[in-house]
Amino acid sequence: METHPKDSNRTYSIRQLSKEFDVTARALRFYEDKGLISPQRKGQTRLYSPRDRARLQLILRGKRLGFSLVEIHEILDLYTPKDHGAAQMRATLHKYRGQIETLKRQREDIDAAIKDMVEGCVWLEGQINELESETSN
Amino acid sequence: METHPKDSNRTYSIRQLSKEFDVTARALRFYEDKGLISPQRKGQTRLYSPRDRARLQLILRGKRLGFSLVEIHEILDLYTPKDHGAAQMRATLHKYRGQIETLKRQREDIDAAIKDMVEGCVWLEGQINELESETSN
DNA sequence: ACATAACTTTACGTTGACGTAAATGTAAGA
DNA sequence: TCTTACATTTACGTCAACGTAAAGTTATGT
Repeated sequence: METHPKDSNRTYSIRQLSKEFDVTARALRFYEDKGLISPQRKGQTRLYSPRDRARLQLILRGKRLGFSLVEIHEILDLYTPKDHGAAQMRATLHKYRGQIETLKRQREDIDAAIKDMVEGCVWLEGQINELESETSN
Repeated sequence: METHPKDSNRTYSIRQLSKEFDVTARALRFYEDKGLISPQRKGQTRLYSPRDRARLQLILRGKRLGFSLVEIHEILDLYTPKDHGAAQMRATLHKYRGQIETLKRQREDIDAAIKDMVEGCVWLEGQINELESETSN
């Protein structure tokens, strides 16, 4: 067993990743161009590690949440542990907290939107029931 | 009292709205161009009603959640009550439910992101405390 | 050996969401 | 009446996030 099932050393081709997450290879190269991801090279071709794969997941989650690639880049920076002085670490901590606040505000927006939609849904169901009871009279 | 405090007949100028919500007048005209909002006119100039204001709030919430203007347009359609047959109403109901599902998925993303950030935060705080206890030795 | 498939880079094209400049209109105050 | 402030339309500019076409390289099967 050269490469056993759950090997953290396995790699993915650009097509594998693009198919798995339903993004184009062009997009993956674009993200690399923007410094969001940096796969190894075997010659010219890209080899994505499981860590690269995880980063891609974070990128796509950021996109689903409406963040720009620049914002996603900053968020990814928070995931990649730097090892510097206490001052820098405090600054990073500040960014973490800011990000958490941003996300919490976003969740309030979502909860409000869900509430609206559920209410509209209930109202519509009522209307439909009215129509049905009319026809049955 | 011609126009008492909480008059639902009051109007807003384009500047008032743009200042209140911190968007440019250009953006408001653009949204109008895309059919997202349709203020009355007094001659040439736009007069926004409280309902227009509410629509704008919905637009901006949609933007914060990362929806495109086209998507926001569809969402706004759900808010504006149409009065047609049961078949159409069922179709609308279906859209409501789809939108709710979309929003719920988005909330899962947010919750996951918040969890990540909080964990990173806690870890960082630990690191900082370590550094501090070292210097106090 | 040769086609085929999958990879690469380079570079120009496209779409969405506005920004910005130009030319013009209108209402209020000095 | 003249200026100042805010409004309008028209039209071209811009930036992000890729799409797409062209031209070439590498691995793999027959």
